Amino acid sequence: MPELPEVETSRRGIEPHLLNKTINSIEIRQHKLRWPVPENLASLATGKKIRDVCRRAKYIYLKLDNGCIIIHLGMSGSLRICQKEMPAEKHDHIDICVSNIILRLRDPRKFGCVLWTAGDINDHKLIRSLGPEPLDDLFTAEYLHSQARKRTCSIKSFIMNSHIVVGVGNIYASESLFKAGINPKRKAGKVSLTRIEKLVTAIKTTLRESIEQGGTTLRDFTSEEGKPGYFAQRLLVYGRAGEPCAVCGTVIKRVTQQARSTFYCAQCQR
DNA sequence: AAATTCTCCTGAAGGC
DNA sequence: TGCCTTCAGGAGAATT
Repeated sequence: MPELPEVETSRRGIEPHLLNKTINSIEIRQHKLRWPVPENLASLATGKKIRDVCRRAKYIYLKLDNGCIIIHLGMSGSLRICQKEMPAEKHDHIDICVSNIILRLRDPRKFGCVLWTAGDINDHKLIRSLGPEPLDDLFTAEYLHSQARKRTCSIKSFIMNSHIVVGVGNIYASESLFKAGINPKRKAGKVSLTRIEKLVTAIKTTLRESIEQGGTTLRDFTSEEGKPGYFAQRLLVYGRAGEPCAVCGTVIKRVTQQARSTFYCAQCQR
């Protein structure tokens, strides 16, 4: 399940293969993703040079002279760099062919998307209302604390809200709250500035560490070369219900919040 | 406005 | 062995 570190790992992996290359063709085998893949995507992008390979939140976009191809990996999406003769397998929905290689999107669950925007990426409907990047200097404890004021939702769903801050998915939310010693069920507005400071630091360090490890592979994530990420072995609470807490030995709990699993240590997290 | 629920989809895992 | 059920989950849309 790609979260920000996995998306960034993918972006870094594909970038050197694509930068300043011309798109020769695009093959769409499956239009039915989260939103329909634009019918005219190939005609818009063919012959255009890829000027940049960027990420905003969990979106990757290829910047061309006349617009951007926006890609989201959803739950089960992955990007691979393939040789031209490599046949497409099941769930390989889209090929973007560039010089002698193919950027291939595979997405068994079809929660991802491939879209086009002719305008400024930051004006796009899906991008414009997003909160700050977690690794950006704009994401500070003061910012998060001011946003949390009067909020009654849980601190976990608060940090997973992409209008507040992007890129904190289910895994890293649990991990960051553990590191910060905050109970996931606590109301967002009831967390002190001091503890919000710990949380912001925890979010940044957790995401940075995971990017260094090439992301977390739980089920189907692999890099553009098909390699798994190694952060999973560093997870402290996620997926560890029933196991002892690494810090205090108390059995780690699993609860459901907003129909998502949350893992935490009731002793360490208050 | 804020918070919660619904929805898309398929593979994996567990039960019998 | 194999069929059936349940679950996971990003995030926008719909609903309360």
